[in-house]
Amino acid sequence: MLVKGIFANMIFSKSFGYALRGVLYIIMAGEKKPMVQLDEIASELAIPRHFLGKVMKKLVKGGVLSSLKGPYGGFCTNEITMETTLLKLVDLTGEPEEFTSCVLRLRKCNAENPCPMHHQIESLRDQWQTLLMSTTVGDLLRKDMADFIKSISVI
Amino acid sequence: MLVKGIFANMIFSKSFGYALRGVLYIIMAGEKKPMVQLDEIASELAIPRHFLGKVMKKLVKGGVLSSLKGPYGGFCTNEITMETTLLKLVDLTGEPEEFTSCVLRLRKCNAENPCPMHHQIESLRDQWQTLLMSTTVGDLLRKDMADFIKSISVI
DNA sequence: TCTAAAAAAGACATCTTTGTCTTTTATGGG
DNA sequence: CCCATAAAAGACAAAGATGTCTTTTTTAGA
Repeated sequence: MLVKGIFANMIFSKSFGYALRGVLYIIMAGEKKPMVQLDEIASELAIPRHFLGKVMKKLVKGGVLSSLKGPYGGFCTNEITMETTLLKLVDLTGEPEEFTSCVLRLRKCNAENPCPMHHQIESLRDQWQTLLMSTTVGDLLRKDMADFIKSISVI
Repeated sequence: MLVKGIFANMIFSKSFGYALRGVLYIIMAGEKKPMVQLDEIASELAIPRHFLGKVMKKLVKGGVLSSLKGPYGGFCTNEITMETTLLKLVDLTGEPEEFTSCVLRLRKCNAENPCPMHHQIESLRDQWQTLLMSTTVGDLLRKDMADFIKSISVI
């Protein structure tokens, strides 16, 4: 049987991927100049220009990045950027949504009245959330810089 | 920070939830009569009638359920039903999609050139897939039947 | 053979996410 | 004050998942 992208295509939205790669690009390009422009980010990362603009705007509003309009404007990092967790990026890029307790989409499943898989899945969810909460943007850059830079680039 | 439905609203599609609950309902209602009709399933589980029909059709085509047209027709289980894994239901209800290796949506990330979180996420993915592959419809019914029946019912 | 019942199939509507295009707002420099 | 530049904002389009409605096909029994 073909095993499709159970995790790969579902856990994170495209918007999240754009946000993460955008932030990482701004950090790296920002080492050589004060401001990084949307046009550059979008073309370097092959992300739709205006859509990326909306994603970046959310990050700025969320305090994860800073921006400046006008000539010599663009995006830059701030004191929050490197400490931003992946969970924060998920929150900022996703639409606000209700929390549905049962992953299997069964009704009335909760800790008191658990579905048969409740505890196993709860464990996985906890591991997942722990990973997202404990990993910051800065962590990603510290671990394996050389290969990583290639990873966010075009194709 | 609000922690939204990272797992809950993303791992499984609505179609998957309909498929699982539909199969479970057919198994349980099928103990008292040979065939179970779509109208009954849809109204008992509060699932849109025609949409559920399309989902059930996929399960029949996939061999997970059997069906018969006409009077005295409906859906029933077969020798495959109870042995069906959750992974099979994911495959049957999801649209065929390409496998994207990097969960973080980074480019060029794979085992040889891993992104910083590659191995940790790979471990979670493996646990997840193992769970889906090793859990059958029959397993769900054996574990905690009483509470479980309530879980798939309306509201 | 005819009719009723039920799944199967197809056409179309709705909603969300993603993507495109245009207009507005803010800012630095001449 | 004017202009060029760049983010911000808004309107709209495309695609996929979900939902609704209608028609077709199959089947059992009279």
